Amino acid sequence: MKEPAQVFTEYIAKNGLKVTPQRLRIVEVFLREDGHLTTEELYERVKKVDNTVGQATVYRTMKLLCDSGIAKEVHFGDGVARYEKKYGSEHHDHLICEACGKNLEVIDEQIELLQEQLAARHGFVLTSHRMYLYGVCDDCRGKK
Amino acid sequence: MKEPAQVFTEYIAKNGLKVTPQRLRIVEVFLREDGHLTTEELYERVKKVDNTVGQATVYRTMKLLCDSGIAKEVHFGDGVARYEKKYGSEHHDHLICEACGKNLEVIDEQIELLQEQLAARHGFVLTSHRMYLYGVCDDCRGKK
DNA sequence: CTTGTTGCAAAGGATTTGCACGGCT
DNA sequence: AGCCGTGCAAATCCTTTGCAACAAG
Repeated sequence: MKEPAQVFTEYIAKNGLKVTPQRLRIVEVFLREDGHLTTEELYERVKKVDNTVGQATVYRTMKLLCDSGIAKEVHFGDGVARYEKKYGSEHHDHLICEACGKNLEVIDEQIELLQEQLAARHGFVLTSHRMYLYGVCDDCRGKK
Repeated sequence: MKEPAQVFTEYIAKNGLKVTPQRLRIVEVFLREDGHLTTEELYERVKKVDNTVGQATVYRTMKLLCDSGIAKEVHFGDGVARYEKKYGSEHHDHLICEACGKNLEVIDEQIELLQEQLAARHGFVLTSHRMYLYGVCDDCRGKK
């Protein structure tokens, strides 16, 4: 499988765009960090490497990353966009603790299958989906 | 089953708040309209009945409607909040056509059950969830 | 009088955009 | 020269909030 960074580079080339130092730094930070970072968080981390990079460039680059298929924008309910890795990691859904904010990536093949079937019953061919499960985790329920 | 409007009124009373003409108009418009209206759209419709109502009041009232349990905020991906009726209509998920924007409310009990089980496997007790299925509908695929 | 409500305008927060400059071809 | 990319600041969009006036108990 191709490296995500390479996928990005090829996407850039194919569209007559340019691989710039800023873009490389942002991609690098994005790929290195775990979890679901906001643009703000990515911006902070990139600045540690190069504090001349502007926030607008982070916004613009994250859009490119999404277009190229290595990133995916997710929304957890606060008004902020977050990004997670898409290329090279399987699809997953989100299980979020409403008490502590903990966020698990989960997957259930049976649900995936039923989603396809449900869509088909309505005449749809699915291209993607997003599922967010909200609840309270063990720790927050005070379970020993 | 109680009328949604009554549920709202009782919620208002229980919390030491007041039933005002503005709130009544907004609830009325919200309950009358179908679909998933944005605050802006609700505001426009309310203004036709009473053009003195302010947009801030619509925002504030929609929050009350959510708290009282008769409305639910949903996000389809553009940056705008939409509201749908919650009380008196069962829970459902969304099946959205990416080509024409058509939006179906769907439900699959088996998926609902599996979601509970999936959460339980991770030590969570679910309080709610949101599932958005994106695809292309029959019409848009050019099927006869 | 006290408490909650309202419209307005100002403020906020996140994201986008206009622009002049800079680098590469 | 011709493009694309960049940082900055200004602009936008959606939503919230401060405030003075108001209404009801």
